[in-house]
Amino acid sequence: MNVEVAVPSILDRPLTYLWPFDISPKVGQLVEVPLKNSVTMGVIWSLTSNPVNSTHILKKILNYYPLVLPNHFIGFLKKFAEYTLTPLGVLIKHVLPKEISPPIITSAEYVFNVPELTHEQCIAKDAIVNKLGEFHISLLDGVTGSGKTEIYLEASVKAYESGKQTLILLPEIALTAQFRQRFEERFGKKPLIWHSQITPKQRNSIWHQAHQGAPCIMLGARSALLLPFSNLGLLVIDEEHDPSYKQDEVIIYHARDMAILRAKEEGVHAVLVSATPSLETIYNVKQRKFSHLKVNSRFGNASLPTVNILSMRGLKKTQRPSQWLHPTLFEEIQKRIINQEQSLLFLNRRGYAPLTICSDCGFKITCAACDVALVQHKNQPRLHCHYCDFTQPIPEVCPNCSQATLSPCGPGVERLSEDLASLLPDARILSVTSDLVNTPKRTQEMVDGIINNQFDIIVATQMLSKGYHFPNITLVGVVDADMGLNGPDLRCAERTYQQLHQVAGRCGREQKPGTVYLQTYDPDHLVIKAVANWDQESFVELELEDREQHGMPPFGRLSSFLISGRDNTEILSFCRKLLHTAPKHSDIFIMGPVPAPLSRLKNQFRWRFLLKYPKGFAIQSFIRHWFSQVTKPHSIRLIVDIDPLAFH
DNA sequence: AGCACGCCGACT
DNA sequence: GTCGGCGTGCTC
Repeated sequence: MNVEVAVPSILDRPLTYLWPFDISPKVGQLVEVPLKNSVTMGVIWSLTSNPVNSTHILKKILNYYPLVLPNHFIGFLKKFAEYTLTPLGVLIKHVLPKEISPPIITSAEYVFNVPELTHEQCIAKDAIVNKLGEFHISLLDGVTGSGKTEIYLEASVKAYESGKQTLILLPEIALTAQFRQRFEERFGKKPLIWHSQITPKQRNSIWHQAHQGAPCIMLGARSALLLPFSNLGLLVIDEEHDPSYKQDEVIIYHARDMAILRAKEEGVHAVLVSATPSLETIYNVKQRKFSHLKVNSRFGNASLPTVNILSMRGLKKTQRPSQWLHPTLFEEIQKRIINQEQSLLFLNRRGYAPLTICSDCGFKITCAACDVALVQHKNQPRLHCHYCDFTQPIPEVCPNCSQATLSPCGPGVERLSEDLASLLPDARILSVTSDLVNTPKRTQEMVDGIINNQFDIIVATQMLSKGYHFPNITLVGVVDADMGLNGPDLRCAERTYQQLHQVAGRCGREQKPGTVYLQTYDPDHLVIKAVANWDQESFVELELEDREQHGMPPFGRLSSFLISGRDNTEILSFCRKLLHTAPKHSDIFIMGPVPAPLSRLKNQFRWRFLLKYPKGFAIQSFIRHWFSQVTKPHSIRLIVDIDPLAFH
């Protein structure tokens, strides 16, 4: 008999092979098949084989494993590939294990150190547990520090006790030592962990544990969604609003959306967790598709920090202690030093200065391969491209006019630290950026140093805005709260709101109350005011209204194409061909081609299309039909992104 | 004639 | 993705 086998390649369909064995094949069974001139693992995709060209000689399946992927998992993969337009073979490549190991069923033995939950926490936990065995989606929503983690950990204990597996998805940044420690304190055992950097041995072991189905609680980055759990009982997506859930390489998908899809296929409860939920999720709550579990009070009655707006508008240079600091923020930092408390300053710019300009002729030093300015670093004195990693020494004279008039423009973390060091020579200042803190060891040193009060001032990029708990930080200053408000991106207001809200939650987490200062040139901006008033609701209302008016998500839908290649003329003529062959449909609005905001990257020119259409429109078949009419030159790359988050 | 290189299409 | 087939064009 013939069977259809999904193989790891770029094919978007399974291939037909001969099943030469006496026993019957099963859908989901792993097999070894010849492909081209080698042997590869594959998955039996279906038994009803398509009619094959009779001149074609089918190859035989070489071997089969006693290992069958669960039906609901196969169903999930089919829908995943169909929705995201990922070629089946590419998806399968990320699903197959590297090797098949003998059974290693190890039921995790946890020691439960049961925490005291507040009444409010108990209600939320029970609401999750009551719907463990069915498809349901809940939003678990509450301010930072309200103990949301305790709630879902407790719910996963209940799932474990009823013999089920729990997968807790975390944004990559949150898989830090602090979260693991918390887990270990709670369960007396290291958690099972899955992310892109675990060893091949661990990878294989976790894969098989997921498949064998012994009850467990697993922490994973977004790619854990492609593990073959056979006994899933609960799916948690912590920090569901976090943009790092969107993978935009190779397989382009949003882990939150695919988690919901998986929960539906498997009939399990998915819990989305966030203090600042995405507008998509809030909208689904309003539509009553998701139920809403809200915890209002901060744990231990810690109060929310006071958030103050500092207008930089019209503030003269002579009034500023440093070019980048408001006098009030500087005074507050000094007070904290006297009180032996810590200050945390956020500036989302690595390096010393984001720009190097000739003050005589205006020449700006840019990357030779990308359409961006080179960033000046002083730690290792070089100019650095943050997109392609190109570096060069800082030139002595302007490459354009040969005058010695090059000057750094704007602040980075290094420069702000330097300024503070000269203003406060006795203060102990720590800079935290991905250039300086880039190994687990350095991360641990950084965390320990802050917790042990070895620093008075911490100047950090966004990398410190999530997942950390520093008890002695009582002051947070956002140096440039407007950054990110003027991006080319429909979600920049939403993202800025979420980031500022999360950043504000970094202080006042224990007895000492926290204070936050936002430096801004736009003190009346809706987002800035909403953050200052902890007024999420009015921000959400106004932003939703705006999205609805323009038919934008979560009301309408978007998809985007990114077309890139070495030859700009060739790309443009291909784009025109695409535009002219677009199927006509009154529901779809096609924008483009336009140069991408980052119009050249690593010597590749980049153009974009944006498609807008109503919810429920079958965009996948529309795109498939469209692309079948055009042949793409080999030298051009075309990437389709269904529901894009970013537009660079 | 013999071979290197790059483009293109197929993979059951 | 990866491999092989084939056309182009260069060298011996």
